[in-house]
Amino acid sequence: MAVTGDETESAATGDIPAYQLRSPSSGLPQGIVMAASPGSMQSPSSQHAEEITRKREVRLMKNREAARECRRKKKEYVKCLENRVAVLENQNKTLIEELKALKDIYCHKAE
DNA sequence: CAATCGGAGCGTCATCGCCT
DNA sequence: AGGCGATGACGCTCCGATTG
Repeated sequence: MAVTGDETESAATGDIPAYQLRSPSSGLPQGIVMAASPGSMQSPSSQHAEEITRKREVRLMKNREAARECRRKKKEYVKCLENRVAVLENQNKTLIEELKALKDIYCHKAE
C-alpha cells in the first residue's frame, strides 16, 4: 500500500512554501521589468508592466489549481481501476473454483 | 545516527483540443 | 485567431524507511 504521510502543506522552511524559494527573477518572462515602487505615481509603461505581471499571477494561480484538480481526478481514476482489478480477480477466482467443482462432478460420473 | 533512496505531492512550463 | 482549461513532463521539496 501507499505511504500515508503525504501532506506537504507545511514546508520545513517555516512559513515559506517551497515553490517560492526559487530565485525570483527566474519566474518572469524575459523582457519584463518589475515596477519599482508600487503605490507611487506610475508611468504608462510601468502600469503596463504591472498589468502583465498581474495577468501572469492570475494565470499561474489558475493553473496551479487546475493541476491540483487534475492530480486529484487522476488519483481517483487509478483507485477506481484498482478496485475494478480487485473485483475481476475475485470473479476470476470464483469462476475457477466453479469450473473445478464441475470438472469434479463430471469425472465422478464418468467413472 | 547520518547518508541515501524511493515515493508522493507541488508548481511551472509547454502543448493540445475545444470554444467563441 | 486567440483565450482557456486539462494534462504530460520536469525539477524540486519533504518524509519515512533502510542501510552501513
